[in-house]
Amino acid sequence: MAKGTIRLADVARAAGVSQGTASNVFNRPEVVREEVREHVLETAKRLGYAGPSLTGRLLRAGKVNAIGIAAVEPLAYFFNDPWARALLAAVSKVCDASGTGLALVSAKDRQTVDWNVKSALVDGFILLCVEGGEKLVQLTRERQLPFIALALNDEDPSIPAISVDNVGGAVVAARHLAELGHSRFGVLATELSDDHVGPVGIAEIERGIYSTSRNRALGYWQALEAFGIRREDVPIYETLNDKPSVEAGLDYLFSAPEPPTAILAMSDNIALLAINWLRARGLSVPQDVSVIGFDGVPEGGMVEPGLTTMAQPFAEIAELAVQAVLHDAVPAEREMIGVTLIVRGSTAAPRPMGI
Amino acid sequence: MAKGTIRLADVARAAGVSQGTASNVFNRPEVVREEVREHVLETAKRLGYAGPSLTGRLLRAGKVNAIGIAAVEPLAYFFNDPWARALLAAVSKVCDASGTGLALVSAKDRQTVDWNVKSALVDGFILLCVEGGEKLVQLTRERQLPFIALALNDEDPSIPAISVDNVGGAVVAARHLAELGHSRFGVLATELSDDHVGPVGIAEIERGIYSTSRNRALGYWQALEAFGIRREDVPIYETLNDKPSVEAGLDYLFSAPEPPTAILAMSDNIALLAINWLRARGLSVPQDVSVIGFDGVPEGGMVEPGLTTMAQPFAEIAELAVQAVLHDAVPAEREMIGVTLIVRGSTAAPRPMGI
DNA sequence: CTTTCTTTTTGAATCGATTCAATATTGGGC
DNA sequence: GCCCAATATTGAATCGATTCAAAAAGAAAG
Repeated sequence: MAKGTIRLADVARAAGVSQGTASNVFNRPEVVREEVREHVLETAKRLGYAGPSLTGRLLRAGKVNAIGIAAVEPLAYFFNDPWARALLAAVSKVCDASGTGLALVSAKDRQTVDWNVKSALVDGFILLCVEGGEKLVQLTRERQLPFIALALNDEDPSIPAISVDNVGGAVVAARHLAELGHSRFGVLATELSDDHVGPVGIAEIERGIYSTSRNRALGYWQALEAFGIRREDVPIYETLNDKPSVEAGLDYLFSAPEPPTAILAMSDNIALLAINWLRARGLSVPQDVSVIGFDGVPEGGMVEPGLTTMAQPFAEIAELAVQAVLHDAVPAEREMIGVTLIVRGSTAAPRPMGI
Repeated sequence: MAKGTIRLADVARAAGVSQGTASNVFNRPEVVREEVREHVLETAKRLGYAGPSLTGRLLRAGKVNAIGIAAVEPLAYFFNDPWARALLAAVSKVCDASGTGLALVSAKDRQTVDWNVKSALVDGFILLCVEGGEKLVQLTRERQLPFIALALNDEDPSIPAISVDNVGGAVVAARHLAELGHSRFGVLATELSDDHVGPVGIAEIERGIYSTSRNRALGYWQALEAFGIRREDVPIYETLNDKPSVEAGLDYLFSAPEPPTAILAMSDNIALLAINWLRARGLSVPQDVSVIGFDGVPEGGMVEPGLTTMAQPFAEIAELAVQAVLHDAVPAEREMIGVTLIVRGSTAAPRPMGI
């Protein structure tokens, strides 16, 4: 495995041709006479030449043919988080079609992510801004490469981003449950502000720095108020999108004198955790409690009962994002993508009163 | 977003220092006097310099600080397949710790994978040889970069690889069920040879080109024969590790006059699909049928009942693989890693006869 | 045997940095 | 004021390819 240090120049010399010709053999074979070409190739093989070095080529061509996926999370996030996986699977399809590679760049602590973003060999970035989005955007800006942000919690229009219609989706989700006849709701929220978990009031929502969560809450309120349910009467619990905090949230919601018959979960991840918790408590879904999620991850369709949810069009988002980055054609205005209601088994009309 | 074409040389000139000093400002700041450093940095910022170009740096340094993960599968495989995900999550942890990036290199058709392997900017490769392994190994060899193969279906000792003890693991799996009292078994196999699905006999197993599947079958036989069960009495069905073929296999196994009370699945993926199929048929697991998997993917612990399985030590495999590739210290001999039995709820003693 | 094209091949410049031996500057001690 | 170290800075060489104008070779026509 002794890494040979054979250069194109060596091959050229050994074959008795100029370096230019040797280069052409590998890059535009049609331009060099057949017998010369064969001779050069043979010489290359004899010397154990590994083919034109990518770095040399890169230096002149300047294209890596890969896009970076960045997040302020440990690398394993990309393989474990359902939303990230669904999105990346969609991105993969687009990349496959265009022969583009995928480089995962990430790190939990900001210093490391800084270095990784600076040193990733990519033509552009797709940013997963679930957390630490501003920092990520700023770092990427410095790289001066095309990029586009997803799930950005910031409405600054100067940041190229693709967002889903969180308000509209939340309206549809809450209306779906209200139309089924529910009147006692509980909301399990994704992060609203840093370093906080627990019940949140109206003021905290309105002040929340994470616009994704804030907008989903606003959508829920808007729809429920149309059914005469006041926002003060809808308990909201802010979670960290993980098991302990979601279970704490459920403990909170179900310790109320009149526990909810419908759970509005701001992510499918939360919704799936909630369903498990409810069933472990002997509450059946959807008979005792209906649950609706948000995101539309594939797992939602594979559990029993299936998860009713607001599905993001991952394929469309991925297509837009990859094309924007690849062709440096980042949209001038923020793209806003709609979400669609998928009704499965986790929502139904509430039990008639008193039964 | 006009991509500035500012080079280090431009900054140096504008700041009135030599290129060497400018380079030092970015790479060994401690060596240049503070006021000069600040001045250079300021000039760089003023000109909109994006930092030393990676390709320039790369050309001299020759290290990319990333490893490639390659497979002959569509890119989405890395985010969808449970085994690949479990492995990659473990690899991610190791890479996180050492600040190494991860590049996903893949493609379904061989031509594309060829190009992708040739042009990936990485320091080495980890090969997921679930399919088309030989081709992948050959391509990677040509790159002359360090690499290590996982799940390799080839016993050629000249290929650096880490293998799990398939025979030993299969022995333990089958013995576990036999000790519980089972005597009627069915095997759902992973691929044995290309382009074949369906029931396979002893001869076909012994001729199978995929050594992973072959060795697991050999292990099952070995353990069962110690309990007086002859290999001819154990029906084996070769699947493609996907839902349709697994269900076809179950149809086959359970259409026998004396259907099995215990299923030996060669992957957790198969085992999980089998459990779903059985329950949909009204057969309870483990009361009616016990199921044991192989691999130890996290999903196995998250379903109800939990999946009994032979767990691969993903963390250990990942650590070995990454270190080998990163330090070009590929083991001379093939590493052989043991697997451990994890007993969960999917296996139990068979129902007493006649009940 | 020229002349005029066309096809091949050459050689030097270039991409954008890093590196290091050589040189310049600074400060301290006497 | 001089010398010696220690510290900073310079400038040219280098990494491994691609590119392209120019030169050489070959072919066809007169």
